[in-house]
Amino acid sequence: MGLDDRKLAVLRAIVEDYVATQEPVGSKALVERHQLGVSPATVRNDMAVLEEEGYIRQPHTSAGRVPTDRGYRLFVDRLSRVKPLSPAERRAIERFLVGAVDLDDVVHRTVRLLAQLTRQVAVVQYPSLARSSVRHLELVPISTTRLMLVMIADTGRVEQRLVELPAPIPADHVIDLRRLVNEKLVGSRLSETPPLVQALVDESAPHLRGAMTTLSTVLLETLVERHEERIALAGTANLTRGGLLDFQGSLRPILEALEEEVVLLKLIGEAEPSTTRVLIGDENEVDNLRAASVVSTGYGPGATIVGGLGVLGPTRMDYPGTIATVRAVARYVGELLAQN
Amino acid sequence: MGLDDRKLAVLRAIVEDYVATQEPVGSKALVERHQLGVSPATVRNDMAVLEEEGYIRQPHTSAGRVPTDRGYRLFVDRLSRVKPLSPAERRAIERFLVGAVDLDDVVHRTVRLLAQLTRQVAVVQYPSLARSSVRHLELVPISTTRLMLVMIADTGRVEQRLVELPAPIPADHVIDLRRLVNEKLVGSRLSETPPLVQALVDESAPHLRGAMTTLSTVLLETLVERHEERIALAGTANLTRGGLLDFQGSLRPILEALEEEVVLLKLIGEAEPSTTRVLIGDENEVDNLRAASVVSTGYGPGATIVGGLGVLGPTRMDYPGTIATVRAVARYVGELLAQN
DNA sequence: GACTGGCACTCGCTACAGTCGAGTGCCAGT
DNA sequence: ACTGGCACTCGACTGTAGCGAGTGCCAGTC
Repeated sequence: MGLDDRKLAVLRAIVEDYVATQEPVGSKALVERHQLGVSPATVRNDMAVLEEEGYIRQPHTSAGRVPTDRGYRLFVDRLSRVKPLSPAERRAIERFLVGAVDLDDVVHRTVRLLAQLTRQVAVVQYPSLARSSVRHLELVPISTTRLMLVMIADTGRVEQRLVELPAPIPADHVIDLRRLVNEKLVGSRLSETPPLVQALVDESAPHLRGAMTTLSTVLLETLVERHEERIALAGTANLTRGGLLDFQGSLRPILEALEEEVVLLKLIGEAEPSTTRVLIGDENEVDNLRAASVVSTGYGPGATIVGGLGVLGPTRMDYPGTIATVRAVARYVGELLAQN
Repeated sequence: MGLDDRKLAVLRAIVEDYVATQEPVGSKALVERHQLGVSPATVRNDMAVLEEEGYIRQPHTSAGRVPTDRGYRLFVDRLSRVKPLSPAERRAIERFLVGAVDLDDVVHRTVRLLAQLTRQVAVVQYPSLARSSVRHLELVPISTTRLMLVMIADTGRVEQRLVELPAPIPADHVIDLRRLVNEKLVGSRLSETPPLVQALVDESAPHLRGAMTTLSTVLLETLVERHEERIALAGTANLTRGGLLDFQGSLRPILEALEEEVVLLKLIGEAEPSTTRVLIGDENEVDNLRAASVVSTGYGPGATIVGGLGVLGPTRMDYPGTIATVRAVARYVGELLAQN
């Protein structure tokens, strides 16, 4: 049960070497590359204990040891410090993100940057509508029975949706509608809109009642229920690094999982303030991702969180480096959003 | 040089069998499964000719034959009829696309549908801005020095962009601006806007001149120069079907190519009216895709083309089926767009 | 002249045996 | 508590052999 300091050092060494070389590491190689101050035989005894406790395992007899998910967990929790970023990385981040012109642009650049720096699959959630508030609503007449509803959120997100009216509507009524919805909804958080929208319908003048009813339906559908979350993905080619050793030979399940927005949201969308979450292999609830690890965190202007971002890679990943990069990128993006 | 009918029949049989089994096909198996009316020895002679002409090849001595890119080309051009869709497929298409509520929604559903039906990687280009015209421009004040420019195109696309003004601007000036740009630009094709935008600047009243100048820059940048094209992708997991035999063992180059929007646009963006384009292996200009084939076509309401869509898969693909599906989906999407 | 049956040949695939060596577990000794 | 030594395991690699699918070629037939 009790793991003394040296056993922990051995575990750390195993993790570091395995991550670096991708090959099972043996006792002899270990004492050669790390200053453990003991002989291979001693290390072997320690390894036997570590294996018994489930932190490492042998792929087969007469091979070296490989960390288990549990071993990585211990490593991440107690044996590693977050690596400071190299100046080159800092510069890369800044260079990459200045000049972004658009929310789309920011998200796009961010996800590419993350993929490039970590050399893994990067995922960035657009600022969540649930955490945004309404800045402006615009109604653009397309025909007499059709309006385009455009919502601009304070996070920069813009959503649009076609509204099919039950009856033709004159231009000045559209203006009335626009004024009403803006008066009532601007400034409110989207998660709180449903009662406000209901009130709008109830209070609206008879000549607007019909249009307002359909409008409200669309509003609720688009902004609250529907695919309110958007996600950007990049770096899937990085899955093929490390040959076919990672992911036990098949990318299939991983690629499948990455196509499901719901899954991605689960991975990075449940960010808590200023925490970096690390999910290692089995800890992952999605079966298809049992062979992968996810490092994710929240981002947003200032201290508030408006969305999540992170990377996905093999359990055999450089956790300290990845965690540092993910955090740094999230911080920069937050600053960028704060400026707008 | 001259390939008589039987030799062509042999080639067709080889392609069909190889596509179905994924294994090099030999002379004996061939006569067993197809009614060629001749003996294996004769077929062998034919195969020797076909090989000499470069239509098939042997992976190694004492293996069966496999079609070359040139062989597939001949097959597609002269030896195959487009398969009619099964009723089930027809129904799937209809079921999948009704209920789409939004351009985003349409594109999203389409790309998934294509991926599912063809079991390959699907690519759908959003209606090209270059082929759209302006339906409405909206200017929403964000602060005194910031406007959100929202452009709605007749194809349903909505683009937005932040405009950073050189000096604070009063609310009624924004209204003037909005009126001016709409008067001038609504109805014009985006590819023709640059001179119109320039005229706007030249003709604008002095008090609007400054704002109009920056606005025009942004307009041109966003709508004409910048990433005006958008693309949706789905079904990357399908690349892993057929083990690692397709794509000569490495998905890497394919996945890399799929991350480049420019590449994807080249693949499906150069659609010509009512043509289905088939690019087989080597014919592809993108080096990374030399082991893949692309089937693409244009789509749009009525006879006009507003964008492209298609699929990418191994050269060893079911061309007749894929071509049929791609065409059918494009036609349905066109009808859907025509309704809006 | 076109097709066919027969035959020798090629060569990848699989199975099997043997060797090597990395790495281990255990134990007696300090 | 640590160490050196030793026997043991087992995967990786090598070489050999047999099998069989598939071919190319040739002589023979219609």
